[in-house]
Amino acid sequence: MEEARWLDELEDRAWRGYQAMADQVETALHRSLMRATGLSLSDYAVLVHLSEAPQDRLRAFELGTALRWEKSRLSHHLRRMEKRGLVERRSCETDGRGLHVVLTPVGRRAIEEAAPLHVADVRGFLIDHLSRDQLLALAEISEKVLAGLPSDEGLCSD
Amino acid sequence: MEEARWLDELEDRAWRGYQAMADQVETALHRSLMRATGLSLSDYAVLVHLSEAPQDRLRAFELGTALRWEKSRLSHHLRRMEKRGLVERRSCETDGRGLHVVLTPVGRRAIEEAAPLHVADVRGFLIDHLSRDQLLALAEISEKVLAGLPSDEGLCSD
DNA sequence: GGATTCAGGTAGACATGTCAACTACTTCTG
DNA sequence: CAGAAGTAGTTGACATGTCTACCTGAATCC
Repeated sequence: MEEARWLDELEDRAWRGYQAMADQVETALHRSLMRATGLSLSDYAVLVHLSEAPQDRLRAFELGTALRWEKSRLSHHLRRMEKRGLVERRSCETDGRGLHVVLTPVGRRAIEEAAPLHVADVRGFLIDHLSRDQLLALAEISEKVLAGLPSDEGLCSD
Repeated sequence: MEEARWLDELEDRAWRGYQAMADQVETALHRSLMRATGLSLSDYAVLVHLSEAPQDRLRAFELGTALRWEKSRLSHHLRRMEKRGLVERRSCETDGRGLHVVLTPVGRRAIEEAAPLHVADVRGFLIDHLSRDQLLALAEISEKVLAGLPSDEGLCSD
C-alpha cells in the first residue's frame, strides 16, 4: 500500500457524483415504493423474478443466483415474505433438499399494483433526466464495470 | 396509475445495467474494505469527514447533513464507533443541546491506513475501467440525476 | 455399497438502519 | 420574561442483512 494513486479532478468528480447518485436514487426508490405499497425493493425484486418465472415458481437457489443474494439472506427474507402471505415455500419432490418458492395470488396482486408505480419512479428519479446518448453511455459504462468486477464468492452460486 | 409507460430497449438496458453496477460495486467496496481494515463504508465516510474538518471535529448535525443520514442513524452509529475508540463524543459549550464529534488518534490511524486501499479499490472496481469520455459522461449523468431528485425529507437537515 | 464430500436450506447471534416517541435546550413572539 | 415552537440528540422496538455453524439429502469414488 506504499504510494497510493489518488483521483485526479475528473475522476474525483465522477466518483463523488456516482456515489451520491447511487445512494440517493436507491433511497428515493425505496422510500417511494415502501410508502405507496408496503413493499421494499428486496420484496419487489423477489416478486418480479417469481412473476416472470414459468408457473410463478422458482427453486430457491435459482432465485438466489438471479438476485445474487447469500443463501441465508434469501432464507430469512422468504420466511418473512411467507409470513406476510406474498409467497409460499413448498418442498421439492425431485430433490429432497430443495425448495420451491411460489408466488401467491396476494403476491401477484402486490407486484402488479406496484410495478407501474415503480417504473414511474425509475423514470422520474433516473431515466427521464437523461438523453439518449447518456442512456447509451450509462449502459456501456455499467457493462464495462460489471465485466471487470470480481466474480463473487459467498453467494448462492458458490 | 392507469397506463404505465414501460422502458424501451435502451432505457431498460441502462436501468438494468445501472442497478447491477450500483449494487455490485458497493458490495465489492464494502467487503474489501471490511476485510482489510475492519471498517465499514459507513465508518469510512464518518472518518473521512472528521479527518478533513478543522481540528478533527464536527458538530453532529453537520456530520449528519454532510452524510445525508437520519439523525437517529447517526446517533446509533456514533455510539458504536465511540465504543470501538474511533471517535469521541463531547458536549458542546456554546449550545447545550449540541455534540462535538472528535476523531481520536486511533480513528486517525484507521482512516490513514484505510484510505490508500480504498482509493485503489475505487479505481479497481470502477474508475480505471472507464475512458476519459466515460468519466465525464458519468459525472454529467450523476449531476443531472442528483439535480432532479426530491430534496429529502427526514434527514438531519429537516 | 458404504464413507466422504458436496449442495440446498435453516437457525441464531449479531451489526446495521428506520421509525416514532421522548428529553432537553434555544429561539421566537408577544 | 413566559409560553410556544423549533432544534439537537437519544432511545427502544423492530426490519433487514451477514457470518458461522449446522442439518439433511445427493453425488462421488474407490
